[in-house]
Amino acid sequence: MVDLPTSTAPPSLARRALYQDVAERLRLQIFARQLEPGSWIDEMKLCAEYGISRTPLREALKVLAVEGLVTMKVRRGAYVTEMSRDDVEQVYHLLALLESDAASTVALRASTAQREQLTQLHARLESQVRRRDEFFATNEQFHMTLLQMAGNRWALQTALDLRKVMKLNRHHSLFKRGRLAESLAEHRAIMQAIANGDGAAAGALMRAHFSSGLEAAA
Amino acid sequence: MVDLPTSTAPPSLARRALYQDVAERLRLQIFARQLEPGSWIDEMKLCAEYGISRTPLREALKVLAVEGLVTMKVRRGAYVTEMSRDDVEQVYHLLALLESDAASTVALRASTAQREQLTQLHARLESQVRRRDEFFATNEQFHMTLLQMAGNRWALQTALDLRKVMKLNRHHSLFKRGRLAESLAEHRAIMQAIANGDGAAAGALMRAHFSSGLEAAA
DNA sequence: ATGAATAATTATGAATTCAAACCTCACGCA
DNA sequence: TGCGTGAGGTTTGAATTCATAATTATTCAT
Repeated sequence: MVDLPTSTAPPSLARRALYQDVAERLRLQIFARQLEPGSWIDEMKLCAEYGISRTPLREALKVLAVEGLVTMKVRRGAYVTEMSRDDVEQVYHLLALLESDAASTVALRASTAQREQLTQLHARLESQVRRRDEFFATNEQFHMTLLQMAGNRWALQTALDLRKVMKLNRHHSLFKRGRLAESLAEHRAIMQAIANGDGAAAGALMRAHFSSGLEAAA
Repeated sequence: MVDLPTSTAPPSLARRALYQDVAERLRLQIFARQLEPGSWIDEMKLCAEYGISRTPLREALKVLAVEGLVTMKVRRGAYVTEMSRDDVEQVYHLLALLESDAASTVALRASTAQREQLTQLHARLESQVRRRDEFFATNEQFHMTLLQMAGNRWALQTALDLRKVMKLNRHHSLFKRGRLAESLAEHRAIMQAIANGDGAAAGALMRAHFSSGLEAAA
């Protein structure tokens, strides 16, 4: 499934550093729960699995530690971070703050092309009510596109990092029965506010969207 | 209760990892402009200067890269990040968002002990109008204490990181003539709103505080 | 003399080696 | 039996070594 860098690896094509590839691979394993929250990370085992030495792996672990996905203990190693109920609430709150602000900005300042792009994304979301995984992906894309359109690259990066740690949380709200349709309805309202150019409403609706998301994740 | 086994004196106190010390040292050198924004970082020179090998230095650089203080180019090395005017505005905006939210929360929910602590910090600030460096430090402490009291550790960490990159910016608003007294007046108003338990006012005043700070930094 | 091509040097990326802390577990003693 | 102790193996932290891309210096042709 994942192509191993043994046979067909033109070295010059690798414009990303190895430690970044390793970091991404670790993230995927963490999100897939192949590395479980709370469990210690076995460096040598992963090195063997990835076919690399410890140096790039350890560099990648330090990157993930800054992102909050793993926690490092001196002379003990790294373990996958566990999100407490409090953590989930706090991250939700932060994301709500960032994204409601972004929604306001977009409602007030987006170009017609951008509004069109959002409309298309939303339409795709509407069509995916019955496919949870696709809905999940498009939903994330919608939220990130909104942030991107708001034009604050630091806010975007922060939100990306926060969404990463959110994926540590097993009980995602969209898994709850009926939550998907509910979420869609909230999105519809947000889209309406954006279409109306109503920044305050868009922000408020986005905050509400996160509130009910958090409630569903309880 | 736990004065136990190893009879010899405990050689290892809660030691931090070397790469973290190196990261902190690098940050200080960057803030002090001994490492200038835009300039490439000479690994071997720093290794000699710090008396360490390249391994922990490179790990530290990767940490700083995630924080945004340095930028890494594959096969080229790392250079100190340069903040554009846009970056400064965006980071200010984000900090305003985080801290105004924190101010609201504190105004609504702080304990008497916490309010007392803030009052004391503010009093110290008032007494330091004539000492820019001390004012600077206490000001930062005030803002971070507020964030801490709001009780969202993810928001706190985010704000800490953002304040780090803000220090890359040479033109700090508090350096402007008269800005210091102005800032103090704004703080006074914020303190009043917190004392009144007026969350909305505290938030609005904190936003205004950042707005005028950004304007002064123009 | 200028500029392209190539050789030499230097710096980075990654693997390997070395040192030391930590954990396990068997042993000894009250 | 229970707990403190210490030896040995394991794992982490950091230095060193090795490979290669990038840069600088040099040569040669026009």
